[in-house]
Amino acid sequence: MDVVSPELNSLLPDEIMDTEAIEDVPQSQPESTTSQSEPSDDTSIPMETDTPMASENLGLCSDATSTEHTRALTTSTATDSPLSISPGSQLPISISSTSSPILTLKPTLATSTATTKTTDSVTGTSVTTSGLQKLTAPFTISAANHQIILNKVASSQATEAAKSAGTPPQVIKQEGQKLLVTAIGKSGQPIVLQLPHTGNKPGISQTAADTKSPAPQFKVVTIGGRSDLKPVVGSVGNQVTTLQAQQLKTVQIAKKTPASSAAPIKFIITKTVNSKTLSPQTSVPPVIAGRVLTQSSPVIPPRTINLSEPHNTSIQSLPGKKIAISPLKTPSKVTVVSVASPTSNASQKSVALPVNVALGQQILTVQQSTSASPVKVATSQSAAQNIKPVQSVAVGGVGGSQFKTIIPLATQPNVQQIQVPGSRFHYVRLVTATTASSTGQPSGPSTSSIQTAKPMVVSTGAVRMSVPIVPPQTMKQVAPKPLTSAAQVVTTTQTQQRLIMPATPLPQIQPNFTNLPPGTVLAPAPGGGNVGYAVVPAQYVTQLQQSPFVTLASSSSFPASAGIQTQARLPLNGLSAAETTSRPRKPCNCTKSQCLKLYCDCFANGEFCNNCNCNNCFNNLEHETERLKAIKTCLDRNPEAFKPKIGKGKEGEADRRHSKGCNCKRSGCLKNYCECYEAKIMCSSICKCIGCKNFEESPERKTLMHLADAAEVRVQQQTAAKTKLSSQISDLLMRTTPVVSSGGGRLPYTFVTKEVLEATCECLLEQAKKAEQTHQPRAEAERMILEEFGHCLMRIISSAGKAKADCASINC
DNA sequence: GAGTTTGAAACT
DNA sequence: CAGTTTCAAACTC
Repeated sequence: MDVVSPELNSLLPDEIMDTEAIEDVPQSQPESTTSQSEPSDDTSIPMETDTPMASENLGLCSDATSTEHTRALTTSTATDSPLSISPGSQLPISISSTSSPILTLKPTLATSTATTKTTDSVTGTSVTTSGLQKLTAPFTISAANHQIILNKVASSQATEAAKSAGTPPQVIKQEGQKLLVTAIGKSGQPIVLQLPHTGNKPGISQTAADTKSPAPQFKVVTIGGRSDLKPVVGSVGNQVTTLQAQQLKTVQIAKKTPASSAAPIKFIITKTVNSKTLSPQTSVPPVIAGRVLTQSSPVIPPRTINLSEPHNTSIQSLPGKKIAISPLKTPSKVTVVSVASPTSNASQKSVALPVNVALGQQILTVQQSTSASPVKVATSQSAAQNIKPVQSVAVGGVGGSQFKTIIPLATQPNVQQIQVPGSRFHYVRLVTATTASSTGQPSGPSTSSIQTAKPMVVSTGAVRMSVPIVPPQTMKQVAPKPLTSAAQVVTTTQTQQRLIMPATPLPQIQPNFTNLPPGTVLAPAPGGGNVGYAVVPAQYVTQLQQSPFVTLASSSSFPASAGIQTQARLPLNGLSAAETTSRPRKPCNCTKSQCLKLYCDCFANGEFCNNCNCNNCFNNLEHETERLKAIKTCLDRNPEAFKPKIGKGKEGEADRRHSKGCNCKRSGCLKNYCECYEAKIMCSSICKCIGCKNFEESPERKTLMHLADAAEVRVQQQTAAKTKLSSQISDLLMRTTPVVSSGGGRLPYTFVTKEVLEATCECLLEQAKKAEQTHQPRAEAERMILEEFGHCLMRIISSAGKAKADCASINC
């Protein structure tokens, strides 16, 4: 079964946690394409943002008073009811906390016949649709005309803005769009609500994308607390949510709440927008990006909130899944790779696949829960259509469980990179497995795809980041390394699928997401043994992305592959990727640090040791636990330990400078001991060096530069000379290569024997003597010699040709 | 290649 | 935060 459709995954990174988009989206035109700012430098990215809980456009209304207002909204029929959530499976929405926000969803569709039942409950609002899920969160969802009104009662922990003034209830109009609402609350149970695409309605402006493609648009709203964020598991019937790949605009409204405290509420609203436009991004400090990967067929009756299941998709295996989330040392690429979870009878079971991105916890989580009980889910027709050729990645699981990740081979790969500016980490989004995926065959024609990278905003608890998604074309292949360490296999016996980021707090890496060290295996979320996180070096990811078909691991363990640890070519010390790519990193020689301290360049650069000369190296996947610990230690000591020391200049390399400055005392900053000099930058005011000569006007520096340039020129010349000589030799060998063939072939060089050469030289000398005796001028003498040389050559050639002819005749 | 120098990282 | 130690790379011979 498909846990997540490729399209959905592709969309996942987009605009996650875009809270600003909420405000920017006009109510009249919710699907209006608000251009999202391109990923910018880390400097430009607000590191921390307190997002108001409620935005006007979203109609999120946070009430300052933390009254627990509980309302249960129940939709009776799965088919016709606007809310098609089947009651059979009830998912408590964790939104309900001490401060329980009220979320009101009002589908305003006039044609909706479904009965919406709202009940006040002390415990919290529960929304039951189609018998699938029960939303226990204190919010009300009323569907009318595709409008969802989220009324949230501001929790005590709501953002300051929310606290300061209760925001009026905000209405989200999902005209002609599908609305996905995911609530993740204290209980860690996300709620996914999908409003089926109702088709064009009068008065509803359709986006260009809508007109072009029937693909429904979605808005995904995720509500949940970061700390308590947990995958929806469950008891609830399997719900496969596939996200319409085309256009998502994700708006996240999150509250930054203490992990320990209850009632963390975050809203992530993903809104479909024009596929090629980027929506403005707003990030809320606690970054929890939840996405419901839900795709519903256009056929589905309007006003229905569906937990859709992609048909034809079955997860074949993979109870446990290990996901390698690999950090990239380059400026922050994060790719979330979702691993499909195995489900039996996937086709008949609904799978709830909440996708959670908890940046605050530095984890992206894609979860899929499956239940034995078949759940009837509105199957999105488009989902099946969107199924594309996939790549399968098998990730080793514990207990013999196997994970397989299907990565679409199509232009819209399920593996995407997320770049976090200023961060070296690289995350991979794993693709969920589909039935066809196991075979690598697309179950159906793919109708929609996002082929172009889209910037993504990832906001962590303290950081908001624009995360550009690397276009599929740039994806590289990952050579999987054997995952033998327990840390890597975050095992789980269950069939859940979770990838991206852990919803639960990860103590291992508390520093903000951007500081996440390269290469880290994230431990499974507490309580949930099914989830595994692994942060691996960026090169893994890049390689993986290039790989058409990658098997990360099989049932028990990854096959040991020698080339797994290929070092990433990442920007180092401010150098561009191209620069670093051109020159391979030097192998380290660590002996005592186990390559788990910043002494080790590999470790410091977020790379696994590969082809190094180190002893007792722990900087590899086999020692991921230790490595993770070391990373944490380093980050505790210096949260920016893994950030590039050389910051980007504003206008080119001239402005590059060392982040901390050097402390040289004896080298004059003119040797590679000096980090500034090594990075080919001049010392700055922040340097504390003594006797610095590494400044612009320094004569010593200029001299060194000239010498260095001269040396470089010499090296280049030598290289060129060698190349030329080599080619000449090669050419000569080619010409003299004996060729015995009938007609037209080269003459055998064997005719140029020593005797022939001696004879030729004698002839030439004789000619020279003759010229000397006759007192010929020098020019004439040279001419005579050359002429004689020509005669000699002619005779040699003649003899060789004659011999060749004889040979050929004999052979015949 | 061995030994020395150097400065960042780690430690106290 | 400052001083000291540790460490591995850079450098010298």
